[in-house]
Amino acid sequence: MAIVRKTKSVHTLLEVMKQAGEALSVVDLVNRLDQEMNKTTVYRILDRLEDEGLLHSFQGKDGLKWYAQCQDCSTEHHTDMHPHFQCVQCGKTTCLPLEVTIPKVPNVKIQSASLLLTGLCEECLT
Amino acid sequence: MAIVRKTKSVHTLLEVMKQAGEALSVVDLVNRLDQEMNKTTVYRILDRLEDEGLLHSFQGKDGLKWYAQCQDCSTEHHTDMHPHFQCVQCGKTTCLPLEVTIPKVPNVKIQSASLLLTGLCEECLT
DNA sequence: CTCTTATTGCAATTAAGTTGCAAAAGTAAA
DNA sequence: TTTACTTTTGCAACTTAATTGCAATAAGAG
Ligand SMILES: [Mn+2]
Ligand SMILES: [Mn+2]
Ligand SMILES: [Zn+2]
Ligand SMILES: [Zn+2]
Repeated sequence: MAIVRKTKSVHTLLEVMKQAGEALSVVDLVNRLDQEMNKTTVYRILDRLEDEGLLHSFQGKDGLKWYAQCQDCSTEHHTDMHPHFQCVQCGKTTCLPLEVTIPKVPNVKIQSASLLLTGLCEECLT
Repeated sequence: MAIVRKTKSVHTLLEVMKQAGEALSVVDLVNRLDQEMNKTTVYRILDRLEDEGLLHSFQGKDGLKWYAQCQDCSTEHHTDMHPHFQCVQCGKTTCLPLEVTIPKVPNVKIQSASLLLTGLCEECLT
């Protein structure tokens, strides 16, 4: 297995994720980190951090890739199988700490499930 | 409302969808119809057929857009809210005729839910 | 410090999807 | 069938997310 170095760039990126507190799209991250590191570096670090179990990713409603912090994952245990919510108006995207009920499907072996809910967030509702 | 003409291209595309019987990615469709019509035309026809309620679309696991035939939709009634399954090995992608249980999320208004299951299909299992 | 390996920046590339515009095809009335 | 009008199509150019190759740089072990 490859060693994963905690470089300055890695620290910076993780700090941004922590500050945000919610999910961020890669596009957003690339913009936010424009002064700190190269676009390619953002993609590569996100990839490594996901392998390491510090972040998890999912596809947003527009096909963009999003990342969020994991609660309790590691290289061996990737247990972040929760649904996500994306506001159609403001774009705010969050992890939902809910159990996802995987339906039984005959004759196939389900390996993972991704559930994306879209609608209006609390702020956009009022 | 705009008139939607059943042109030769539309007929050809619908025929391909019918023959396939299962979901097809736009990329796949563009390739299959390469001799019959332009890429842009494929995108535009799919768009119209979705508006019309003859097809529905969803995002595959790799962010590609997929289309499948609707069972009972129309311009007014878009009631195709079922989950989809995508085989990680052969790519075969199908509609699952199952009720999707939308979890209750406090303080937000859920408008739609998309559930994508991935794993191994029947053929790839054996 | 020195060596080795992982990481990074940069420019080029890939590929899905979109857009503007002129030409072609469909529809209905004359 | 012709005419007039509207929708659809092809084509080329464009946009943008994501990837790749390679040389330069930074991290860490000893
Ligand atoms: Mn999450
Ligand atoms: Mn379907
Ligand atoms: Zn919102
Ligand atoms: Zn398969």
